[in-house]
Amino acid sequence: MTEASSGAGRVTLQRLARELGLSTATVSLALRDSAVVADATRIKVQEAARARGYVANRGAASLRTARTNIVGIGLHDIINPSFTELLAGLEDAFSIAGKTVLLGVSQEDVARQTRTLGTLAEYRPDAFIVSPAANSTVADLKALAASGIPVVQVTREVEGSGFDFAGSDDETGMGLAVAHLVGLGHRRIGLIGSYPAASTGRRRLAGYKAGLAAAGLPFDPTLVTDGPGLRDMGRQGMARLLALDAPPTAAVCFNDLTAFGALMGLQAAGLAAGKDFSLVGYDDIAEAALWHPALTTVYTRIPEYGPLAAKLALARMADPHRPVERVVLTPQLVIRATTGAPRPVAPRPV
Amino acid sequence: MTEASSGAGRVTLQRLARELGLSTATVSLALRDSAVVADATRIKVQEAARARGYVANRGAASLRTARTNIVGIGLHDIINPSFTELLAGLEDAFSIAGKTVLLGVSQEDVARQTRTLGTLAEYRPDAFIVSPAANSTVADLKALAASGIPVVQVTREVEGSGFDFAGSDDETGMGLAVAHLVGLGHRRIGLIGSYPAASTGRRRLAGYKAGLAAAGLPFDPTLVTDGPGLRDMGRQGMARLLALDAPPTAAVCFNDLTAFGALMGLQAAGLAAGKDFSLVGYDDIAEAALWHPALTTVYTRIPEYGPLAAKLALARMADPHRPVERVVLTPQLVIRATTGAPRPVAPRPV
DNA sequence: CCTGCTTCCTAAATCGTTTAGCATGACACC
DNA sequence: GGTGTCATGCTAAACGATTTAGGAAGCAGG
Repeated sequence: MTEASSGAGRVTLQRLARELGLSTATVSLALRDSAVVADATRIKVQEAARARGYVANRGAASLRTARTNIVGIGLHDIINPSFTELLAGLEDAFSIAGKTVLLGVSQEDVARQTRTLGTLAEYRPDAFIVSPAANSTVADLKALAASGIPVVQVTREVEGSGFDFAGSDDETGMGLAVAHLVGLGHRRIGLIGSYPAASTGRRRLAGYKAGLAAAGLPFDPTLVTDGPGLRDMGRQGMARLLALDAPPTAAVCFNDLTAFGALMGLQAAGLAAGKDFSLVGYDDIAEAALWHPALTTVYTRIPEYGPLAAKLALARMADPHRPVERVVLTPQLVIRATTGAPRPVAPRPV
Repeated sequence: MTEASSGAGRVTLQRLARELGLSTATVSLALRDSAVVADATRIKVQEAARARGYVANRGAASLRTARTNIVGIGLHDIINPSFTELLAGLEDAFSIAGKTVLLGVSQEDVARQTRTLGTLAEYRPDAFIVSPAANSTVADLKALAASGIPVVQVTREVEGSGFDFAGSDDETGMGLAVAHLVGLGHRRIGLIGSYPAASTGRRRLAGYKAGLAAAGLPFDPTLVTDGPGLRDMGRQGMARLLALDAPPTAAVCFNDLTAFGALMGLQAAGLAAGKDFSLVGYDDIAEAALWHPALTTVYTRIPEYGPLAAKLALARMADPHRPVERVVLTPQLVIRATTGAPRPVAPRPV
């Protein structure tokens, strides 16, 4: 009257050992190809294991070895294609290294992040990969630090946390975008999606300011719109910029999603991107190249993050005492069709 | 000279108990708010736990309780936005139910899927959510079935596997798309992205055929292009259709990603979607509405899948003997700008 | 003083592995 | 035959929690 699989309960190492007339030690060693067990025995054990459908219980093994082969990944969001790509890269890289991913999503909510990371910690991952929720502080990550488990921050970082970091040089990237627009002749350049709640947002804002300064242009706060990097926000931000008395002739965006929204805003105002108004995105997700018109944007080399962060994590697992490492990739400007020289006279919507 | 956190090693239940002068039994019960322990004791224990930074070891607990609160999620892909959305929905729903997600991605590779699911199984998840890789057979999932762990298939299914299933009525959905095109006056309608390796592909093909038959139109295999649902494939498929002696005037696509590629193919041929050629996507991912021109597509109600699959899984955990349940959502046609009446004369590219 | 009942807590078994250290037997060597 | 060396496999103690059966203490009632 038992559930699936004949016999009572699951097949464990002990049962296997009893049935084979061996000790659990020998069976355990045999299954892991230890050289200390005779070939004949090893083969016999492995065959029996396969035949009986033995599946090791890693929880039990981890209890003994203090290694779970789990990596806890805590992301602030996975819907944005750039973070999906990050997650996919991480999963792939860790999978190759024999680690399995335990996933937690904070949805930009610090309280939820605390809860989620706490839960992940209970599974004793060998390492954490974290992209902190907006407004996270060092204190919010203190519990992680106290756990003694290696932590690698990816994309975003909490300054002063003292963890390894893999990300992109946001300041330089945004500087490239602004310089490109300046080179085309633009003098009033907006920023859609200032997002100081995240380190990426702060640095992109800094890059924007630096870019203006390098061109001798003044920083005008009214040309900056706030909000997280979502489509809606891009659209609203663009609407606000266009409604100004002296609207900008171009804008850089916090990310590509924002840019897509901004493009809709342009379209709604009857303006053509690349002609009436120039727009630069950020990230270079797959859709950017396919969009119509194709989006000029800054490539942050997202596909490299996953493997990179995984490498950092594996290195720290191997040597917890190695110096903190920060890998900052240099982004690249990708010029497509949404940027061009400004119209002689600044456009005003009717 | 020890690592972080004072004292030797981590703080365990036993240590906590010793320091408090209590037994581990009492501490364990107190931490879980058992009514059997005095209020004063309970509070004292919980405060001490917090103060000492105690983090329960779920691996150890699971060993005893045979419950891990882990859900193994094996997806064939997570890059496609529709599956990202699925994953996000699953994570959210399970997180609310107190379950944590252990992730595995097969990348459409059956061998990799076998490996991945095998690894996930070693962590003894309370349930599996699976979207099987293309060409998976019942045999490929037999190991899962034998494990005695509840399995819920989502989106795709392996016929005859006998697992619960949450998905969309693909046949009806594709029928809607074809009927819409027929209603606009189209008589030669292609299918870009026949994908018989997956149940979704087979059913969408069936729906395509049924739609044609319902309109009294013949099925012409040359109007069908093969391949997985990726952008490149859509572009190539469209190129092939347009190169035919008698090209179709419209086409349905396996999914939105394919449709985006197909739109590029149209553009490359100098044709305007919705005017020179009508195109219908499938899924209705966020980009579909924002694309230019906005994509007519079939909404498969993806956001509902995650919570739905989670519900099925939780129900089966609660009662492993309940009858197998298949929930099939009815999709909806979303008419936007890529479809219209056919041109009097079939277009030919130069 | 005994019995019976609460209330609060403990001892000990248990889950399924890993691993340090020891036992055994075979064989060779002197 | 005593001794040393190997190869092989076993014993037993962890790992860190949960849980069941039961014990000690206090108190009431006879």
